[in-house]
Amino acid sequence: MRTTLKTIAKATGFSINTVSRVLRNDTRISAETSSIISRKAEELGYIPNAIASSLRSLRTYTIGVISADFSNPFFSEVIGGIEEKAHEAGYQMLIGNSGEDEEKERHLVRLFLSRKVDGFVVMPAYGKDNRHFDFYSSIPVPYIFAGRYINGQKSHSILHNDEDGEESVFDYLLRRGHRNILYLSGPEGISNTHDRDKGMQKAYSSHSIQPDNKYIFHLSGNMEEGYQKTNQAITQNLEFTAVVCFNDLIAMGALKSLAENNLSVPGDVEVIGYDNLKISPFMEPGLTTVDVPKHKLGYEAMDVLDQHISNPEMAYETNNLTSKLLFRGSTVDDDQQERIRQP
Amino acid sequence: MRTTLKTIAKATGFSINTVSRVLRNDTRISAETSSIISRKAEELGYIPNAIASSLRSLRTYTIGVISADFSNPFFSEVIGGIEEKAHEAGYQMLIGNSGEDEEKERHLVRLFLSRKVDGFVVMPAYGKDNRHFDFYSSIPVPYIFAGRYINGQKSHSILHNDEDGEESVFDYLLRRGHRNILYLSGPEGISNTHDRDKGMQKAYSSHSIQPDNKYIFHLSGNMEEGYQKTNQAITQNLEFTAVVCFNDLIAMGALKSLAENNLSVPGDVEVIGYDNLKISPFMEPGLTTVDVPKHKLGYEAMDVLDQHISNPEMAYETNNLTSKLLFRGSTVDDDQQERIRQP
DNA sequence: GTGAAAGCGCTAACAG
DNA sequence: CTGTTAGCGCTTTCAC
Repeated sequence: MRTTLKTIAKATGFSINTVSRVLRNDTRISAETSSIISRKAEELGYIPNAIASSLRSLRTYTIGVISADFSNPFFSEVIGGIEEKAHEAGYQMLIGNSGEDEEKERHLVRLFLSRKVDGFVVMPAYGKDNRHFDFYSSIPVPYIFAGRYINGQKSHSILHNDEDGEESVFDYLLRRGHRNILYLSGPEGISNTHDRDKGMQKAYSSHSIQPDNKYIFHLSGNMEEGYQKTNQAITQNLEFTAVVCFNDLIAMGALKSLAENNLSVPGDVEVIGYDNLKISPFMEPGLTTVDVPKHKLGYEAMDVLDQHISNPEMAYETNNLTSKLLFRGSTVDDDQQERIRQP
Repeated sequence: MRTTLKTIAKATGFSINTVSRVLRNDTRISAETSSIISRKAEELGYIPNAIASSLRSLRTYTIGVISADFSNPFFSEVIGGIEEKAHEAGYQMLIGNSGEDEEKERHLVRLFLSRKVDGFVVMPAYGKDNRHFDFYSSIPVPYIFAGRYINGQKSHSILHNDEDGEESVFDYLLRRGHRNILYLSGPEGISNTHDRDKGMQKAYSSHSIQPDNKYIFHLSGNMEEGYQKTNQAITQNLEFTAVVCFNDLIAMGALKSLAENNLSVPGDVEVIGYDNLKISPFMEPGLTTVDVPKHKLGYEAMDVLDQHISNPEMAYETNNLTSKLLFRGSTVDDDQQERIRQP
């Protein structure tokens, strides 16, 4: 037989209520009673039933976390940040993977809603079905989007200045005189791609140059694609002197292709990624990239969520973290830039 | 006001019980009743309360997953496999990160137990406090360890033949004539390190050679260490012609160090890792490594757990998946070995 | 300081 | 095929 409050109450002669109070460190309990009950609870190996508690108190101290892609280390680092803050604030995480499928994402939200989570941190899937807005508008608990935004819900997001980040990348290359820049951009229908493409445009504009579409490709974001697209560009004699990648995974694929084609980096081609993953300084050469505060992104998202849970009246407000171009060996030295060599 | 079974019951004139039956697709309900109730539930936007249901049915369809290290892509891939099977079998995942801290791991188990999870999949933290055995022996739900085992609980593990894997690595190198092999092994107190070291010993024995301890180091398993230890070995003029790494992260660090020291791979030094992470084929050169079925490891662990949940009487049995040395550019061609080039 | 009573929303057991 | 009753284990409210 499992020990419950009732068991302890019977064993000590106090009421269930008193036992409950002691175990929740409620006030107005005599020190003696408290110690008797605590001891007995310990002795009987009492494990509180959080399910029963939640049913009554309407608080689960559980949040739903939905990742767009478990296999992407970017999201892993974000989740690490969410986990840290969740742990600090006393929340457990129910986690799901949408696989970049909007419908699956909404399905997971409904499932977690059934489980009465106190709120959500989601890395929303990209797509075009346009139902995210209405859907999220209708859910009865607070929610924060980490690293992306969806139209009409931007105030629910923690972001990292995609536009400025990519602008600084192109600005660097254009100032160095590059004119044929292979741009392996991200998936369409996602805020990051949209904003980074805008940053790219802006950089070209300020140099009074028109970007050439034949150098621009939209990929979904993995290493294989970076490898194949770069191979393809080389095979088709598309001349380029730099490659800008939507993320470091694509860049890793590009680097591989360039090495196999005997193009030296950064001598023949400069390569720049985005995200600054843990592996990026260890690529050969070390990858120049935009450093996105992934862990902090998750941490802040959870922090803000916690505030909204505690105070449901609080207004939502877009949060922008800063990101910054970080130079390593895949680009040529440039003394005008701040240089941070890693490792 | 939130809609509950009661709301629907009142709105349709049926009893709460009947409504409950319809919504659970219970038998013995007339088609007409069923459709009336379903329609009403839909209309009112009914969201079932899984908390209340669990309290009564003693089943949460939630499992606890504990990762030893969120930031390690090995575990991410395992979790991907757990997630896939959990999703298929209708479970949600409560997830936690022990950070390789045994006490934190047990704390998480207790927390999840409070939340009445139906079972656990854990990647146990390593350590020496020897309390894991007693602790796990006492928990009231099924549990499976993925990728590692703890003494006395081996039958609860899904493994991947660490001993054979490492033996094949050393056997390959010894057969090629290497005699000074730098071995960057894993953390002590973890089954994988223990078993792989045993495999190493076995390979040396079968070649009638005594391994030299000055070539053997135990690291905790990240890229920085691989980089530093390799640098250090070079600085200290420790002569070696091959590096064997406990995992691909260490190998990536070693590769970086070798490149910076102008040692060519595989010409001057052959390098072999362990795990076969997604990034490994994209290293420069592509990394020869032992391919561990990470996704399958997670999938199987969840599958077996599900069986134990459904049938608590079922006996536990160690499960061994196969792993296999996979050749890429970081080793010299060897026609006697099966070669699989990636990408 | 402590206890009694009610009920969170649901499912199980039994009736008919 | 449907309804009634009880109760999962806890917290809340009110009483004294």
